[in-house]
Amino acid sequence: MTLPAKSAESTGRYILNDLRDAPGHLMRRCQQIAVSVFLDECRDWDLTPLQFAVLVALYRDGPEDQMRLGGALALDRTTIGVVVKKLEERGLVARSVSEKDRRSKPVSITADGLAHLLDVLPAAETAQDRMLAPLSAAERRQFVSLLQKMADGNNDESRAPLRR
Amino acid sequence: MTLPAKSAESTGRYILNDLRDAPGHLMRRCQQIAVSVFLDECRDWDLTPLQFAVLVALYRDGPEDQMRLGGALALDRTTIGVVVKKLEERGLVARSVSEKDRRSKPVSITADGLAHLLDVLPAAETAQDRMLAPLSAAERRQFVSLLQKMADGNNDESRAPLRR
DNA sequence: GTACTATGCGCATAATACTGATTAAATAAC
DNA sequence: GTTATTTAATCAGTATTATGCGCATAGTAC
Repeated sequence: MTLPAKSAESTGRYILNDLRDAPGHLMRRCQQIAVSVFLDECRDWDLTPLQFAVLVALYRDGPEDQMRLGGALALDRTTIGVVVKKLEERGLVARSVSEKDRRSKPVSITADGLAHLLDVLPAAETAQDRMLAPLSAAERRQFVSLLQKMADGNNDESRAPLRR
Repeated sequence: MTLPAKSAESTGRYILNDLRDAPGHLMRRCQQIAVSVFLDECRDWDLTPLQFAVLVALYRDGPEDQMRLGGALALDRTTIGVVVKKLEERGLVARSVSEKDRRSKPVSITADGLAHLLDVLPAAETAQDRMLAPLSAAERRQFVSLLQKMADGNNDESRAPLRR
């Protein structure tokens, strides 16, 4: 048995060992790649990952006001507002004013939005597979499981926690 | 032994099963959390993750032009330019014009920048630990290893690949 | 030497993310 | 019933990451 190489795990120091192996830095690169792959795979439909996520959420759970929509996707109020505005300008979603609460503006997916969503779904699915391509099937399961554990365990650390 | 629950891994469909378990979505949340934890831990020094990364890179590898600096951190030319500009305005780095190649503006860390970096290092290290807190020691090793494998395996998918 | 190509950097714009402030409306406290 | 608090949404400002365009300089081909 050989001695383990000097590493962040053995030294307990991620940054001075090599910044490029620090979790925060690796997470940024992986997120960069995930967005890049998604945009490339879905370029024919001109949808960003978040615009796509909003359409999926509305399709699955029906009309919701912006706060609930943002909570379901872990987006803060400003971001969900901008994303919905963009989708509204393209006619993929519609906003109305609630009768019960006139502060609230429930968002719903339009017929155009639904058609667009069903059209882009296969490409979005392909994008998920493409970003995991370097990992084996077993590693993909581990990776997704660890991502979930980190995201859920740190949910309250985020300024925009998930609220189901 | 019980049957596995219906999941993205068993169906091969991440999005229709539950968008919130899709790799791309989880990656965005984890990145959100990583940035949030870093900013919180290092708030007394007013440094973003990338500003910090640039200081570390200059400290470790000495003065470099912007293109090489960006390549070492997987940042595109515009991003590295903006980050360096911010640091320059605060006097933490300095830019000069190269004698050999007058297109190039080598960046170096200043005395102030070095002092700032050494001061913030412990907090930045703590941030790395905090974002991994939900994971056990073994899981952290797995997680970092899988992040590295994904980032390296997809390096060419990124518009700003790592160039060492 | 001129022309072509590559490189380093900058500007403009856009999407995503967070903060703080504001407006307006609903709800709770008294 | 008036006041206080909370909530939904917007706006202004800043930061990260990306694209596209353009300029100036450097290197190469002929």
